[in-house]
Amino acid sequence: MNDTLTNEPPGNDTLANGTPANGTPANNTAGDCAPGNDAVDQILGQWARARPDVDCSPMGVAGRISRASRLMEKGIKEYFTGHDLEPWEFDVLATLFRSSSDHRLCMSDLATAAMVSSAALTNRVDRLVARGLVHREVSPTNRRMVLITLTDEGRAVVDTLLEGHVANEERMLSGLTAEDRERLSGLLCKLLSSLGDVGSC
Amino acid sequence: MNDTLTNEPPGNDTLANGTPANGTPANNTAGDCAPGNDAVDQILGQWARARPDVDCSPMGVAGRISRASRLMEKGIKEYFTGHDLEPWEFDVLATLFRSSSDHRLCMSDLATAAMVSSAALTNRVDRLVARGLVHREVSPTNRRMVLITLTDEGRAVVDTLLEGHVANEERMLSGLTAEDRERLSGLLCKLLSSLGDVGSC
DNA sequence: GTTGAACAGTAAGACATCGAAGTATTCGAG
DNA sequence: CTCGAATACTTCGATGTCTTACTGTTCAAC
Repeated sequence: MNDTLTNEPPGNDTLANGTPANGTPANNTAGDCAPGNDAVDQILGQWARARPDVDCSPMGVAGRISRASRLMEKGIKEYFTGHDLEPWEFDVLATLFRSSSDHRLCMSDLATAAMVSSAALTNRVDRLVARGLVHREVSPTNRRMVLITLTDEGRAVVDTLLEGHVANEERMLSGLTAEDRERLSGLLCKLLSSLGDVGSC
Repeated sequence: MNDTLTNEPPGNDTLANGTPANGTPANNTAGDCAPGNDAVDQILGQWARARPDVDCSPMGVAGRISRASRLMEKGIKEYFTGHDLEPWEFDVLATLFRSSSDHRLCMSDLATAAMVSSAALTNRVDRLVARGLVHREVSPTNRRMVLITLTDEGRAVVDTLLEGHVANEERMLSGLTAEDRERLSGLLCKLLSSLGDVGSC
């Protein structure tokens, strides 16, 4: 897992990083974060001492992305848990909410959106149906397909929690200025594109 | 989990995001990624249509961080799996390698570094011992403590795979210029600091 | 009709984690 | 010297999730 650069939440393991001094990974475009200020720099420092011959700077970037992701997810989880909802529940509900005007999608599309297997999605939908948040029905036009629809209650949950969720993310990002966020999004978009995530770019 | 903005690897769930047009989240400091080029922008677009009254721009940042993290982890996992090693194995081995000159740490410190419970670490060390990569021994000075040491083979594994691992990360980051990486690291460092990850800053 | 692909659900299995309880050891107070 | 608290690790039991493989339907093409 995280080669000590990253958090290690349940499930996956991780990134191994560490990076020597060159590359000045901690340089801050925004301005107020000098090298040596976060856990990643400590790890990079250890690598620099243990293997001065290897430039581990890529570990700095990878490690910070991983750590930031885990911390954000932790905060997001806390918000939803505080409202009796699991992150994955909101995820499915929100996907239905925004995907189409009638808040309806078939199992396949939902599985793709959530990036899980159909078996895993069946399990999730089972639980959402049990909670009365979504409705499951066979498609009238193609009986092989099952359409999942947001119930009034499910729609209400999204309506109720959406703003709070966004506000929570906003709070977690409050350490960055609006300009910082744009730059960060832009850089990540560039990285995602080069990694083959979706579109052209 | 990932409110469709994120990947969803085993284990955790996720981030719910989506964001309207304002905030121009896709603006790219680096320059060549316009809005609408990645999966996140698609989701933000859906939110903008479904709930034009809510500024979901924070979802853009959170979603990209999450997605980038998962894609990087996927690539890292592939590298290690290709060398008959699980990411968590390299993580523990590398932690021992760089943490001290004698490549030795106690269970508690290892658990802290890996960010898992002591029970989980016991399980991991058991398997590493079985593979002959680490050695477990009771501390001569405090018999309550168990010291984990890298065996010659374990040290060789780190030595052998470190450069390839860094090169693999380097490859995944190749879409970013050196300057982009520094900016990205700086911004993430600033974010991590504001989220309370470790140090002052 | 027959055949093969598509779709969803079920079953079985593999994992990883966590928390609580248990064991051993050490340290300090009286 | 003894007893109790604290520390360190391991074991155990409960969860929770995911994946793959298989099954049964349904549909579409020939």
